[in-house]
Amino acid sequence: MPPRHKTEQQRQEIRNAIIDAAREMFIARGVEAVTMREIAKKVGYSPTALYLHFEDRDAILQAICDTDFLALANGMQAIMREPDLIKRINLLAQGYTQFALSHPNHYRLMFMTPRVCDPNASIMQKENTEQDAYAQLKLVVREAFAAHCFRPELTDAELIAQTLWAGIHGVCSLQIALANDTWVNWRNIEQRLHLMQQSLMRGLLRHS
Amino acid sequence: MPPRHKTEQQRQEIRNAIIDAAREMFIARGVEAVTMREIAKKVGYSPTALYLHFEDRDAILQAICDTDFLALANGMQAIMREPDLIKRINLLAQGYTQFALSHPNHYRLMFMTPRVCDPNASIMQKENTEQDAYAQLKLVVREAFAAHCFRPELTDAELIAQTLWAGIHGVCSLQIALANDTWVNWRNIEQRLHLMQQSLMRGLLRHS
DNA sequence: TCGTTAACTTAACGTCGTTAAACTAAATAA
DNA sequence: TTATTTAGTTTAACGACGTTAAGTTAACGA
Repeated sequence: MPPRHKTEQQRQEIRNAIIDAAREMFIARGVEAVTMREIAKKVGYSPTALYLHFEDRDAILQAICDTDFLALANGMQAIMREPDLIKRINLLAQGYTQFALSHPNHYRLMFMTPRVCDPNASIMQKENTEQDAYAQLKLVVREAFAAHCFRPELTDAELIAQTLWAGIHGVCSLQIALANDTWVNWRNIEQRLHLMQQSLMRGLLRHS
Repeated sequence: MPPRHKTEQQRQEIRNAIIDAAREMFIARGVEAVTMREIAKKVGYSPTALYLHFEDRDAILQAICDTDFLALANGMQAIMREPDLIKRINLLAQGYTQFALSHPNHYRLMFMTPRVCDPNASIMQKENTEQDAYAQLKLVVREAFAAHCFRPELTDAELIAQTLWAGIHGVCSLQIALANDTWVNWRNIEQRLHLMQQSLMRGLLRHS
């Protein structure tokens, strides 16, 4: 195997190949299945070669996470064109749930696992609406707040956004973590999501 | 070291010693810190001796879980004496949150991690109100349902219970997973919990 | 042409969960 | 009492893991 000096682009391609290989294993078999040795085998390198492109295993997982935050935000962006504010919030909730349930392993890594959270490690841009689904939610909620949609005693739009997020996240994360649990006689996820949306909105909105 | 035949009670004591040692490490340093070798060192046995009392590492974690489900249910039981139904629901939510935030590692293992879920592996008794916090929530909600506290179009008490749980769980689990995340400008956990309770109840209850 | 350096591999360390085999002392059977 | 079974435990080992150190090879700059 002849080593060649690589251009920055070629290095980026290798990085992407590593991420893609890791993601594939990750989607199919979860975090623990993502091992340096198996990634290496998949991309045709020795395990140690991965360390030339990523600091350690966590950095690879972080990279997977990053691209999936983008994917989530991307999915939300189409919804943001909906003109009706309330409808838009509801659509966001449904889109978010759809992402969560169709990418449970990603969702776990993104929102159900305590972060190492070295903010500098991430390429993501906070408050950039195109890259941040939470920023999009905040945006709608602030608009609705400005339009006096919410009950008058509610004075903090960001608190409202966080509560909406927590409600939907609660439904999604319980589904991911405990859906197969015989302990609870779970109702349909659709019913649970719907009642959560309906109740929260009724509790938060000004008009019934 | 002289091996002696042990009574069933002595065996149980060893089991408990193992669980206690494991729990101690678990509370301080999380799941990954619970290694067979370190547990063994703590209880004064060789690592392999643990397999005489537990099938594998997961069984030890499961045992930790079980006793903590009991602890949670136990904490709820005092609250169940509150006569006012609505107040009781709110107190349950607060008690639950208090447990979650003061035992984050336990909470993660119990409610934020997909289960292996061999129902026979657990000693817990489903529907036994004294051992099952969810059964307690169901009980109050059913009572409130029978007393026509909820909006008339809501016809499924268990669905209501699951929605309430999901809402509170959403607040707790986001706090545990992402509180240190600089990404979100988090409001106080008290504010978030309060708005969640208030909104959900307003959205679910018949009168205002 | 000759070092330097980038790219990569092999070998190894120390960790982990877990299994197989050996050992030891008590309980039981003769 | 003595021989044998058996419960309790340990030592040794396997195969995996993430990661580091040291080596190898080929292209590049001088």
